[in-house]
Amino acid sequence: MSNTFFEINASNGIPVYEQVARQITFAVAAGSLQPGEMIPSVREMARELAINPNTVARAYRQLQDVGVLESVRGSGLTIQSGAKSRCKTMRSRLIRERISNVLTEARQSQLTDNEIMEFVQVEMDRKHTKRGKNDRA
Amino acid sequence: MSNTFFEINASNGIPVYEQVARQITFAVAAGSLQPGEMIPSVREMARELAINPNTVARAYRQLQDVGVLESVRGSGLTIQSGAKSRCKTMRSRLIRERISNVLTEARQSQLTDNEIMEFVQVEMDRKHTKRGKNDRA
Amino acid sequence: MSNTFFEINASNGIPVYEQVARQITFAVAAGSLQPGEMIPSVREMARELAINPNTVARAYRQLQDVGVLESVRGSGLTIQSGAKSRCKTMRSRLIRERISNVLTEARQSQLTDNEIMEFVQVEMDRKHTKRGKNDRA
Amino acid sequence: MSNTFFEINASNGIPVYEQVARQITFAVAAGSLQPGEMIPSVREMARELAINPNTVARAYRQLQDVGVLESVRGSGLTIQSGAKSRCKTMRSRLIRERISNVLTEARQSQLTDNEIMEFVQVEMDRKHTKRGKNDRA
DNA sequence: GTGGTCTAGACCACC
DNA sequence: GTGGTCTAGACCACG
Repeated sequence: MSNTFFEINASNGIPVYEQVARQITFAVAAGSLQPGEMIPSVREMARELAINPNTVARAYRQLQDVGVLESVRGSGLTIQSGAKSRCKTMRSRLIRERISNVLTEARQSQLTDNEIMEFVQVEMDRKHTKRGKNDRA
Repeated sequence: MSNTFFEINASNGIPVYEQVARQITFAVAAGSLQPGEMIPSVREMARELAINPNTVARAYRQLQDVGVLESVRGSGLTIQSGAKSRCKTMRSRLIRERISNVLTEARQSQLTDNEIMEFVQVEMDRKHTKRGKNDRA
Repeated sequence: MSNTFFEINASNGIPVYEQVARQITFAVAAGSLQPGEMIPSVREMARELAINPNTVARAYRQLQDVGVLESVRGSGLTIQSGAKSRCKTMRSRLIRERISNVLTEARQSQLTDNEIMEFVQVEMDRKHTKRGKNDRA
Repeated sequence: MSNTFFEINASNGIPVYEQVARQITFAVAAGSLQPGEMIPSVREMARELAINPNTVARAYRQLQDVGVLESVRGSGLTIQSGAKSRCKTMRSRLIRERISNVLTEARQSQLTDNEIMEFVQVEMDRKHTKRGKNDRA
């Protein structure tokens, strides 16, 4: 597995362990990680991402709780068999939730729908051309 | 001044003082609060929102730091003269930043642009009909 | 009496009543205000400076306490007879005290004596040419 | 790091949190604190200075706002990489501002330039011999 | 009455 | 362990 789908941002307000958990979820949903496959050990992942092993462990634990990962005695953690569809559902829910929140605040700020959609279009286009940086959520 | 523009949500992760600061910024940007006008005293605002005066004070202090509010010794706080345009700029920046972050994560999750825009449209429409509630981000 | 020696700065951290008291003291020390002379009434002074009468009253009261002003029954306040020398002493003390404080902080910041004296010279010269504005102390 | 550069004076009118912030700024400017280095934790600093942790936290927060400190999640606060030059600029500005204010008042008091410079020299010399204490500004 | 500062103590999330 | 937030209450200076 390449870790191309990981972009840990230590200063954007979102807990690191949650970023890890989410991105693994997304990777499973997208098929980059296949059910049955093993994921890197806690300490390996920690080393790659240059973060604290406890943080990785916490993300893995959370993913076990929601049925994405499964521990295989003595060997490590694997993607659960039914995980893909579950991850797709979670992905939709997570993304829609965030979209909803942002739109709520945007309308609350008394921007018009047109102005909001304009912003969405502009940002969408920008991401096609250059790699955007993301700060605080 | 009516306090219709305030919706403090104690459990959405965003610090209360920041919610207060943001919504005042938005109100100034939208013209609901006019430059020169005085804003409710720390104690009064705290009473209305049922939060601690220190929390309000912190929001007000932050708004002074960025040049939105101005302290008038012994009398209270007023909206600075040039605040409106500054608030509009800040509003755009804040909202666009959030939009950008969400879109970044959405694309990173390997949803297609069409799927993302579909979500945006759906959520946008939902907000036209019913008052959406937002939980955690 | 012309009020040319007054420059109330509402936003420099120094209490307004103290600015008033100090500047009257300085005016007496410099001879702009003569012993025996009456000073403007509280409300007149307040009107001229566009500040609260209570603030002026407080400054006057303080000046009575230190023996600069003297109340004349039914007519107002006058400069006490021995006030001039006393004001000169106070002036020296006040100014030296402030100079001392600034130099203390400057040396504490680990600027060299040369750098500090350089700053002093530059600022001194600037005040010869243009009218300098003073912000926070 | 030794805390030799700290002298909190609870009764000189300057807020304690600002004294803390300033002296840290000066220490960074002077190189006593190096970029990348961690500064004592809020609680530790509070203990050393015998003040409330919240007061220290406020100073640290302010230093984050101006880009001197940087928060490292769960571990502490470090001096930002570009902080040194920024602190030097701030130091010059702060000191010059104070010098300017004092000179403005001194000239306004109608002392001659010679008298003022005399005071400066005297105070400067005094600080070479004995440790001067400063009371109220 | 106003804002500003400081203290004290609790709770939380993160590492 | 760390910082961050929030509450509560006191005191002060100013008008």
